[in-house]
Amino acid sequence: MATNRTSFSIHNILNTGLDCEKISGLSEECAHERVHGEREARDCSSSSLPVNAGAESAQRRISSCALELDSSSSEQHSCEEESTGGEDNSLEIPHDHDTDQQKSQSCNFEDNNPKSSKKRSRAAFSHAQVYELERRFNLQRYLSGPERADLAGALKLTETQVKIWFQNRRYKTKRRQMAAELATTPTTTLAKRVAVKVLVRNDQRQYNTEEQPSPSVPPLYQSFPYYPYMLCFQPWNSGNSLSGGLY
DNA sequence: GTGGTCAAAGCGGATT
DNA sequence: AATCCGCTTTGACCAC
Repeated sequence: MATNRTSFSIHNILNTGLDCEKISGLSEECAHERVHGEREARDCSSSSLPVNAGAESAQRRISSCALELDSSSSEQHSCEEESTGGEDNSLEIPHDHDTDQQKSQSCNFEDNNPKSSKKRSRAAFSHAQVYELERRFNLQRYLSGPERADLAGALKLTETQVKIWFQNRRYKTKRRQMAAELATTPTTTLAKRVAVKVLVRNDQRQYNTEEQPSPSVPPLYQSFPYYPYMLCFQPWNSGNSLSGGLY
């Protein structure tokens, strides 16, 4: 495992770098997150709405529009497992009274009887948390144990949450890349039609005797440059840092 | 109502 | 045996 750690200050990011556009190197998913943020900002800006009417869902996600530092909606989900403590966290996450409802909402299924009430929580990470996760993901796609612990502590998340997030994120990237490659791949290479000359029809020879029936049947590899199941495989091109595993 | 997205759980395989 | 991973499925949420 890689032990070199990239030093970064979450303060810097959270205070100055919340705008995805200002940071180069972030993936398109960051833009996606930005869309989310814009949408939520839009929802929040339209404060004419009563807090309860429809804004409940917006609150459930992240209610801090002015500064997306409020990760209180997600730190509570650490109730499921070990707490990283995080006394040295540079990320100050105030305990918001709004999240008490979310706490009970997301954690009640595990407190009492995990089997009877099989309700799963749907933790919505704050923009700050997602931003930092995304930023870290762009730096390295795999985290070592200490790195994960550091990041989890800094973001007030559990190590499991960070681990799962990275797993999902890796697979999400892979899916999108495969979809993009599939979209750019000409359909002719996927299912190629080969014009075959009819040699015999109704027991009638369809070619002249001097015209040799072409023995040069296109080889299988030629008509099918790729096995169909090869589409399932990654190209493993090193152009991007996809295969930057730290195994 | 439907489809998409996301976090989390579950499963099997690989590695140590 | 423990841990992590990729991948799939599940459940909650949201937009249309």
